[in-house]
Amino acid sequence: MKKNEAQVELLFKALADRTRLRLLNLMAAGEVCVCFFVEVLGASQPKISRHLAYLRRAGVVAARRDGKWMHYRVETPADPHAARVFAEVMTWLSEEREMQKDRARMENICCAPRLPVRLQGAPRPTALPT
Amino acid sequence: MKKNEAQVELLFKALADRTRLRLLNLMAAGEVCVCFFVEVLGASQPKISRHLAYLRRAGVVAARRDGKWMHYRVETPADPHAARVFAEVMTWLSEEREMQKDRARMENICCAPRLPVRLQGAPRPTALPT
DNA sequence: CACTCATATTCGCCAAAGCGAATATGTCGA
DNA sequence: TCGACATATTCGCTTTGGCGAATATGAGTG
Repeated sequence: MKKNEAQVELLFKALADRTRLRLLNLMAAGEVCVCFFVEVLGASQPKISRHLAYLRRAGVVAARRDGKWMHYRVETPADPHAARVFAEVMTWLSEEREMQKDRARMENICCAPRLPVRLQGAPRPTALPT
Repeated sequence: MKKNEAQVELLFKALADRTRLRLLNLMAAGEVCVCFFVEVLGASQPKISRHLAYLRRAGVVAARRDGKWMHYRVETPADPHAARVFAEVMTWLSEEREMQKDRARMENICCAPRLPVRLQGAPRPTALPT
C-alpha cells in the first residue's frame, strides 16, 4: 500500500507550522477544550479550528465532543516510526522557552480564582483541575 | 534568541516534501554527486538542485565541491533534539519500500559494469565504490 | 421551535512553494 | 581565452497554505 509513503510527508507537513506546534504543546499534558486554545494563543477561533482540523487529518490529534465543547488530545501515530518521531518532537517542544511560556499562560488562565468572562463554564483541561 | 524556535519549523518544512526525503535517503550511506540524484530519481537537474539548496538552508545537508562536481552529504543538526528527530527519520526512511527501491536503483546504476553515457567519469557515491 | 453559544466551514485574498524552461556561474581542458 | 560540462539560479506559472471575515452546523436552553 502507498499509504505509508505518504504518512511521512503528512506528519511533517502537520509539524511544519508554528501555530500547530503550539497547539500540540498545549495538549501535551492532556485534553484541552478549543476555547482555551483561543484564549491562550490569542488567535481567532476559526484559525484555531482550522489548524486543529489539519492536525486531525494528519492523525496526530483526536477530538471528543462534550456538549457544546470540543476537546482535543494528542494521539500517538499508529506507525512505530512515526510514533517515535512524534514522541521526540513532543519532548523537544516541552523544552522550548516559548512553549513553556504558552503552558504557563494556560495554567494562569485555568487555575486562576476566576476564569475570564469568555470562559465561564468552560470545561478545564484534564491535566489542570481547579 | 529566536533562532531555536524557527529551527523547529525549518527542519520540519525541509522534511515535508517527498523529493527531499528521497534525496536524504540516497545520501544516508555517504556522499553522493548531484548527477546521480538526477539519474536515480529521474527528475530534472534544476529541480534536484533546488531541493538540495533547500535542504542545505535547513542545515541537514552539506555540500563539497570536487572540480565540476558537487557532492552532498547529510549533516546531523547541531541541536540535540533536532539531531534525534533527524536520526529517527533516517531510520524510518531506510525501512520504507519506495526508499529501498531508490537505493537499489542507485546501486544498479553505480555498480554496473559501465556507467550510463551521461555519467561517464562521474565520481561515484562514497559508499558504493566500483 | 426560537435563541444562544461553541465550534466548524467557506470565501476571497495574499504569500510561499513547486515546477519546467531558460539562463547564469564555475571549473576544466585545449 | 574559448568551449564543454556540472551545477546553480532566475522567471513565469500554477498550486498550496494561511489568514480574516462571514456564514454554517450542532448542542443546549427556554
